[in-house]
Amino acid sequence: MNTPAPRRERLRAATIEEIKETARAQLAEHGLSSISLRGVARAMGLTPSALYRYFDSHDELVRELCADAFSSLADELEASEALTAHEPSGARRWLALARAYRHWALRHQVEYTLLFGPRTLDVDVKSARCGAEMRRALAVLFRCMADQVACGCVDTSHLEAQLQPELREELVAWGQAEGVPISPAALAACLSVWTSLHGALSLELFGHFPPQITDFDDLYDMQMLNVLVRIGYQPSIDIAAVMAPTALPGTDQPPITPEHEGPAPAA
Amino acid sequence: MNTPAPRRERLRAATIEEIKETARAQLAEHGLSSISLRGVARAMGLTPSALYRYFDSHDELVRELCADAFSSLADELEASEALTAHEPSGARRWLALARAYRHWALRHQVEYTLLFGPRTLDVDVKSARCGAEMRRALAVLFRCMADQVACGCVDTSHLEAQLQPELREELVAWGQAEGVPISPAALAACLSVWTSLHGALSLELFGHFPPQITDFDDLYDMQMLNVLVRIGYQPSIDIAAVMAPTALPGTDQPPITPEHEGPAPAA
DNA sequence: CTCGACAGAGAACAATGTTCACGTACGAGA
DNA sequence: TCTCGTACGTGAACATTGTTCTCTGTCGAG
Repeated sequence: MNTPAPRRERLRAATIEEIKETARAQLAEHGLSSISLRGVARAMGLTPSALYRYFDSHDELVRELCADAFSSLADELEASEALTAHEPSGARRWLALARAYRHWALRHQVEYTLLFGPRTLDVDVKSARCGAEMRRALAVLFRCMADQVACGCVDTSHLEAQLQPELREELVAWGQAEGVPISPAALAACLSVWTSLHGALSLELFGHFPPQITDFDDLYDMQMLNVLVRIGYQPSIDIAAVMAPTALPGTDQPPITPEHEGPAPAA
Repeated sequence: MNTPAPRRERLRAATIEEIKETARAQLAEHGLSSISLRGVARAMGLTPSALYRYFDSHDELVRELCADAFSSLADELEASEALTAHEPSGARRWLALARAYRHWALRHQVEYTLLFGPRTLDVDVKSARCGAEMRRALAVLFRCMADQVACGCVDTSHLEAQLQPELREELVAWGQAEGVPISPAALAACLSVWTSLHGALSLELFGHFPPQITDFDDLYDMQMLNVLVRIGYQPSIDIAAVMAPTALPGTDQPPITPEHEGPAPAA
């Protein structure tokens, strides 16, 4: 009796989920640009037109996948945040977070290009939900930085001095819009960090690094720790000790193979 | 008589150029993913099949465009290098180069996503020429860094200390393959710098920055100077003075509008 | 002047997203 | 229990894409 109307709606939700699941499989197999509606329909034993009962268009399906992917990334980051909440070393907390980010990206390569590749469709909007989930993911990164600043680990005074007035104002506006109690300099630091992180991942995932370089793990760790120092991390970092995997829960998983099953972007 | 056979070949070359030109126009107008062979043929008053006399496939046309774009980028960077050869301040030389990079990217947004977006086709190979032109572009960046190290402006000793042995070896191998007389630590510095540069541009161009931020010029300059410091730039940098546009030839052009004509990737 | 290579036309095939008109089965209200 | 509307799904169709044939001119070299 608790499902008076829902009965039908449940089936509908299940179908929607199956469609997205199938689309994700297609995506993982034939790479981006092969999320063909007809392909999905074929794999599900449906007629192409049937899918239009659930998604207004091909683009909307992609948007939905995008939002799911962002949500999954945010979950992963929040999980890492929770796992390392008691870790005293700020550098370690940050490294764990950065690793979690990369870990997700490696397990969801195609989704990553979907999220951070060129904005092919609808440019900015992308179904409010998409933006919301993205901000949720970024918020974890911001909290991490804000904590470091708050506890005195990171000194952003030199960044503060460098800020041009206009940019400073925009950062303030952004902070207010986001509702984060964080100084503009700290926000600039966040952007720097995010920029490096995204640059490293995007070069690695899109295959732009020279073929001789294969030890991306160390390169990534090194860059992520260096950027932390760059934004004003004060304690000296014993690279080897911090990079040692033992004390970083959630990041010493088995070697990452770009298999593409698993729980996937579960809500 | 200097054109015994060439007569025909000249026409052929002209046609090829016209095809690429038309494709570039399509690209600039309807964004990526709309380099349709049929569209190009239509715009040229040709039959689709006629294009196959000049390009084996749609992908090959795109590859050719890619190589041209890389070549154009490399030209721009080399031009900046030449223009600032006599500039004494290393920071200024670097900033000019970074600005030239961004300047090109802003004027060739779609090409940029073609170059640095997800490797959609043929993954790595992409017609030797493509890789060669890319390395030519990167080489300018390397020379800039190598110069700074050579003249003692940049001290990479702390990077050297951080290098894990495996990574160090790979960097050495890469340097040898590239034929650049540059230490592994300096190469790591190059990678860091390139990572930040690419991260910043890719976030900006693909529209991932929050809408409140619009002053990308200052943000970019700031990040590019900071990353220089991070890799070990020793002289103190007077941000305001270095960022002043007057002394940076080739970068104080009129405001950049993403118009998309101009000489384009002339060979 | 003749022949061959090349440029281009035009039809055709497979595959895509999308729409429309048509059935059909399920669940809610009588 | 019966009926009816709504949502689901089919099948055919259209426009578009890349790609491959076969055929026909036309230009240049011998």
